[in-house]
Amino acid sequence: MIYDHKKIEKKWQKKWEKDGIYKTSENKNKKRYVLDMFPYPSGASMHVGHLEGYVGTDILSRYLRMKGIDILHPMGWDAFGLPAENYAIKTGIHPDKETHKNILNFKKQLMASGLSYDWDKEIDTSSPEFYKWTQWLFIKLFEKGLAYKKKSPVNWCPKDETVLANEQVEDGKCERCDTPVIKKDLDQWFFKITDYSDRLISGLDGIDWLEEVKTQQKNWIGRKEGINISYEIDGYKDKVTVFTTAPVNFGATFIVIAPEHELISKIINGEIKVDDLIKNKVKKYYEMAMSKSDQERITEGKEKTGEFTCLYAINHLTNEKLPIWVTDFVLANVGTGAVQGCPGHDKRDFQFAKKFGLPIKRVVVGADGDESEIKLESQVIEHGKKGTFINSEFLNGMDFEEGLRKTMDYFEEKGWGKRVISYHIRDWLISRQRYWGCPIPMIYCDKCGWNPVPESELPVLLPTDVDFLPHGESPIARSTSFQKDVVCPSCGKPAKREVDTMDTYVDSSWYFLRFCDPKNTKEFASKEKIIPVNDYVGGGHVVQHLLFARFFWKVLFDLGYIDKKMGDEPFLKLRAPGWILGPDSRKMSKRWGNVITPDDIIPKFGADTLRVYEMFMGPFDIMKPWNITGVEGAHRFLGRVWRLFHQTRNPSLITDKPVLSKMHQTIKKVGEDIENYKFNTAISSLMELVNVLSSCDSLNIDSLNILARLLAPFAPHLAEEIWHAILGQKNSIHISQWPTYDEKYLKSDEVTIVIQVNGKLRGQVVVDSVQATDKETIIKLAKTDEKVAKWLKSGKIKKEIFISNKLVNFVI
RNA sequence: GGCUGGGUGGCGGAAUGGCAGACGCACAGGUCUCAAAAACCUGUGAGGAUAACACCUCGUGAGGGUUCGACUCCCUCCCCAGCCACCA
Repeated sequence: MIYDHKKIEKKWQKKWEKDGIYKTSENKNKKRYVLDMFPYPSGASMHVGHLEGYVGTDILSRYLRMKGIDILHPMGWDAFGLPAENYAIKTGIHPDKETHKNILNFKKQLMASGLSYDWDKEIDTSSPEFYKWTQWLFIKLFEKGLAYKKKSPVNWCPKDETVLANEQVEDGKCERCDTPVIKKDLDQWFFKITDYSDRLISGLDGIDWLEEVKTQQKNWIGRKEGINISYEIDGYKDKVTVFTTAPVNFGATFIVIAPEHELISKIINGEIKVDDLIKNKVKKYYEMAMSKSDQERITEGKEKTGEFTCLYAINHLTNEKLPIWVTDFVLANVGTGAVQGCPGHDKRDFQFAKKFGLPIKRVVVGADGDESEIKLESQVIEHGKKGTFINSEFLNGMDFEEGLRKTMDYFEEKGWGKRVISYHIRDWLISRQRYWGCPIPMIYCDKCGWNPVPESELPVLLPTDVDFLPHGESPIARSTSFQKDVVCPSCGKPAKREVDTMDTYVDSSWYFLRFCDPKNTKEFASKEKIIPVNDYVGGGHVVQHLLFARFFWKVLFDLGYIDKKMGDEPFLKLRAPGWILGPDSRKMSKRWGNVITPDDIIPKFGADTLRVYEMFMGPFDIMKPWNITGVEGAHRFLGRVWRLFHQTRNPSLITDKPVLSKMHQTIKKVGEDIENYKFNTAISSLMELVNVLSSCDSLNIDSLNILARLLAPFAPHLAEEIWHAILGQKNSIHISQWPTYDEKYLKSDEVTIVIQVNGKLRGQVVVDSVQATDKETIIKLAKTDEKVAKWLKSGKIKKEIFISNKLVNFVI
């Protein structure tokens, strides 16, 4: 009989769907939540790389299901987003129509791959049933004071008159028309994620994520302990406060402030009176800096620029005057937007001092002992390096780190400074001046200000009477139906709706909660049904998504919408599948013409082959190049399995002892490997087992029964077919019991003991498993081994090492 | 520049202190065939040795260390990948 994957796979996919064998049971005691990061249904077809993670979680889910554990394993669509809107601008096709066409296509591909999702739980973030609750969530945050509106600069394309997302800015230019992007101040909604900074760091300790991803989260939050130091400005009432983690104050010779700093606006608007010539120069510098994009500020940034403000601060320790300069290498949103320049001990400060002829003082000697004047950048000893203070009065002779601590103590004592913690993370800007997103459920009234739409009126539906062309504001602003009869929820007078939509990250950062209870019309999800995700699989590099999702969980947890027993973190384990590269070892891309899709593989080889190959390629989480001969190898393996089951041979009642032990070892290994995401070695051990069974003259039916079930998570269609056609079973193999192993069969009767002389392999003895643990017998045997004896002749044995069941090592 | 991974045959990889190269790919030889494909069998780290075996030496990026024993642990260095980056 020929292995006709086409017929088999179609047949079983239909049957599984009809019988609903992957439905989640509502037994909440044993539930385990296995989740893929849900996809954006783009117009481009899915490629084999997307499937890597989905197949991994599918194998895990099928395995757990067979172990009798109730699994929640759903799939849905991150359906709002820019590509569909841009497509609509180009073609006039409504994003809703295009998106749903893509969803159907994606779903078809997932089903053709034999993935065992519970499609009853399918969600779509662009459906009103879903985004009603996105709006509800917004209102909860608003009520808690965690959502607020503030003026903030956005990327702005002057030609297209539109706001651009960061991803739409390439090299400081608009991706559509190549016009340089500028910053524009707009009133925008923010979520106060910064309130949760410390908990977002500490929560990482208790969860099973890759170290790399945890570090990325920590870096993004960027917690730093330092000190804010305030300086009087000579001759003026104003003060300037700098933030530093390394107060090398005996070496401070100037202060630099960001162009956006309030001192600069005060100079420009005349609040701080300075010489007109200086004022004009500062103004010119400010305008120049503002006209540059972030991109330009960074790329040009190696060359320091700046302008002297003519103001001076007074160094508390030395009473020397510190000139205050404006420069764009100081970033307004880091620390206080002002930095003290210590050119001897910071490379950027050194470059700045060198360029503008400011004094450079050495106050620390590094490991090289060089005490000379600092003239070269290479002599700069930065914070973090080993060093000892000099030229610093009470700090002299002190270790670098300790001296900094002492300085902070001293400054706090004197009231000149205060220790602070600075974070890199900013509040989350969620306003988008775009159409294809979730409307922000807020109403503005001239008298009452911003008020949320009453819960009973949710959802605020996306209007359909809009064109999609960008005009410098949300396309929704031009809808007439959207603002019709809107009244202030507080005073009842005519009012206006917010026309911006939410960042699609908002949808995709709470969707996993909705999967717990997707059909609930009364709540976003019932408290009884919400559980954290046990296994979350997808790109680990999605730093923001993970932070936002953790933030939402913590907020809802604090508000009492999540059972305290469920804990403070939403994703208990996170694994990231590695990229699958094209056959040319480059990232799969239309540009290189190296994209492989499931449709290229499934018709010819079948979904089972595709699944087995993808999992066998290498470790789950690393980058792997596609190799078509490898696919053929996987197909050959399944063909061998097929023939093994179809071969006629003498059925035996008892299985050989060595075969039996291989069998039980494999049951153990495959199970453990699946739980540890080591699918590649699980498959290789299955291959070994198949090789062993293929060479047996007679096979007992139990062995075949076990083998079929071990294969089921990897090659679900083939296993199902064999289960019914050969093994005569009635119910699906995927709801059968996972085989158990027996400890007593794990060890084979015969054990090979390795014999080493001076750590080198010189022979081996085969003994039974009882003898293998007996030191004296083994050593006696080892010495009589002809080859070993030869090596032992040349000297006296100094030491005999015996490792039970494994080896003997003679040291001579 | 910072952080985090990683470096093992012709290739993907296995082994986390105990026989390095499991499993697969590729390649070579063979069986079947008029022939080919498919399938099956055998071999396959490098070098030496042999009529053939036996056998020996070297070998996990480089160098050093710990250990009876190191791909695995420690130190120094080199290289590659990913993420972040004028973050004070």
